[in-house]
Amino acid sequence: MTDISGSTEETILKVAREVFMQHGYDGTSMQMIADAAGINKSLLHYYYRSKEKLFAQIFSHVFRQFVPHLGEVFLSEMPLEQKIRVFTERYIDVFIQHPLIPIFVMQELSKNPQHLADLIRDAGLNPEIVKSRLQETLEKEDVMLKDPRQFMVNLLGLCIFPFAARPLIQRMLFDNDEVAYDAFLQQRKNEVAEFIINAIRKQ
Amino acid sequence: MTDISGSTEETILKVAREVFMQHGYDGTSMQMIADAAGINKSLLHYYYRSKEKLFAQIFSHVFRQFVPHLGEVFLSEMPLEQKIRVFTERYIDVFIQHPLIPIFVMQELSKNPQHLADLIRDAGLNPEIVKSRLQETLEKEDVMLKDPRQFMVNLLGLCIFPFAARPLIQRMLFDNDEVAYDAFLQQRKNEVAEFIINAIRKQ
DNA sequence: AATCGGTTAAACCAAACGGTTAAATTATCT
DNA sequence: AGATAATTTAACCGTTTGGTTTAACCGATT
Repeated sequence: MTDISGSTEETILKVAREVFMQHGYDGTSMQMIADAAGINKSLLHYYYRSKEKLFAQIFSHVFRQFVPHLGEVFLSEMPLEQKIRVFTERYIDVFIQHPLIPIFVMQELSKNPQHLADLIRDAGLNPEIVKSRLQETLEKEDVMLKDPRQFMVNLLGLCIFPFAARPLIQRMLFDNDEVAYDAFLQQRKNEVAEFIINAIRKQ
Repeated sequence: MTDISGSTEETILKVAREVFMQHGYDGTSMQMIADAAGINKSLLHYYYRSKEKLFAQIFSHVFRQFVPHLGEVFLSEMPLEQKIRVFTERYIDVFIQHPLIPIFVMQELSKNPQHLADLIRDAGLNPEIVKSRLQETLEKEDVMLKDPRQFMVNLLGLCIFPFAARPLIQRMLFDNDEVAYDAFLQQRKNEVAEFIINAIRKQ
């Protein structure tokens, strides 16, 4: 038994989440999950009828864990600079606590983008509204970068990439020193915000 | 037969590369590759003794295809601004031509980072030298950003992220319009360079 | 005509896969 | 005590996996 607290049903969900995130859908077998949870394979099907159903539930939950921040921050009434600072701080913190999310989500979405529309809707995010509100802001504050989509991709890329490419970057630039890389990620919460604010400031 | 030009041995390599990149190691079976190449499964083992060996060869080749650019540009004698412009242009072009590389490499490296040191060495890249040379440049040109590692991650993230997260971004910000997203990627070759140059300019 | 490498077909292997079933056991609650 | 739910055990299903083997076939070379 990996976990004694919480019901078995929840334990399965928690353990399956870890296994799926580390090995992906294809790389995970029901037996692996059962072993990791210290239970029998039959019990997995007893609670969640199939591998696909179990995975769908987990993926949807992971998705909801990081998508909504986008709307929350950029629909608020802060000035642009503050939005940038708050967002990078919050977003990078989410990934520091759940470092496997980026690569997991991108990996599975690239193989299986069909249900993406549903996932976004279920996460309670309306990209159109966020986009148009962001565009207003960019025009009102008279910054360098006018295209809200380029802005968004820059912001997300700077936050997410160091987690998705961690093995490569950590080896190439940090001599595989995990502690140093963790510190580097902490630094980035300020670094990214300042970088973006500088980049879009007119002069 | 998918391809009539070139030897069967090369055809296998080419086809296997596509299949592996699209479905990942775990998501690919030898039968899938044989079918895609229009040959018999036995022939795969005739040329490449095992799935692992075939994959290793392909992965190493893909790796060599995008890593060396880093050194080539940043060890050259251009001024920093030009390095940034040349690099973003070249790097984004590589991924426009091979859009599956980023997610494929990050996915497989996250599951299997053991041989990464060998891969980097075989690609003929010495990260230490690149890093120290870049640091000199950043100091000499007196820019805002002094840490070559933050600079590198920013640069790579801005170039690579829109390819790795394409399904998500395309759906969220482009209403799933592929043509529009392709145009967006072309735009980024300039956009990213100007963004970075602005961000590190002192004022 | 004989040889040789490339190629196919088909059968086969042991192992693992997702999934099901039935029965027994244990724990929980009324 | 009896009923109900959770859990285990183990066997089983059909399918697929990576991989091997054997025999035959084909086209070109010698």
